[in-house]
Amino acid sequence: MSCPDRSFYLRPTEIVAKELIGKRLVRILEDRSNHRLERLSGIIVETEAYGNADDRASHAYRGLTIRNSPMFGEVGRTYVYFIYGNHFCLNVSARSDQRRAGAVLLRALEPREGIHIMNKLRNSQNIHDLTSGPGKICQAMDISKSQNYLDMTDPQSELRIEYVKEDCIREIAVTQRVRVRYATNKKWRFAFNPVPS
DNA sequence: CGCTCGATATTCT
DNA sequence: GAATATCGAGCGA
Repeated sequence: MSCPDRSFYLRPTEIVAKELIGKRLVRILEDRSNHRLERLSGIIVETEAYGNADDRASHAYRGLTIRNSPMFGEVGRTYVYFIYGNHFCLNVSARSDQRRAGAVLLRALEPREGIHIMNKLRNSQNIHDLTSGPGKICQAMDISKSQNYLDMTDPQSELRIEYVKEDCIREIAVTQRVRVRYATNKKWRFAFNPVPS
């Protein structure tokens, strides 16, 4: 399956955040015990956009540092950061060429492939708890700083985003960002409404 | 269910 | 030293 290309990510960050809803995040892992590649995946169901100097909630607000440098680099690449002493979070860099920095935080997935492997990595049985948060995604897919600045547009990449065949028929909710205390006027969180049960 | 706490990277004060 | 784009365990109502 093909991946959104560089131009997909070279647009305003909040547009990219909204359009990533319904796409598929794919992680390829090497299983050393049987020398096979394991494919893990999930449908992206929740994202948040983070801007640059005009967005007080963004890591890029105060300018370029070593940590946030992927937000200023080539679009379509991962930005992985460590937070609260315990957790990694996965972003994709995205911005129009009018802006200096920007990234989309991937907050939640609906697990699709390799669920038993993700269960093992998270030490969890509950599928509803498997990838329902930014830290959980990274734990379930074995993502850490070694996956920083990878090319998400490369169909061979160990970490990439793919188009999905089936149409998105679910409505996308637009709200304030979670746990953001500044810049609360920006409605830059996008999510599928919970599946009707 | 809701609250608090511990894990301790990274940046800013 | 304090704040932060988090999570899960432990506790009490």
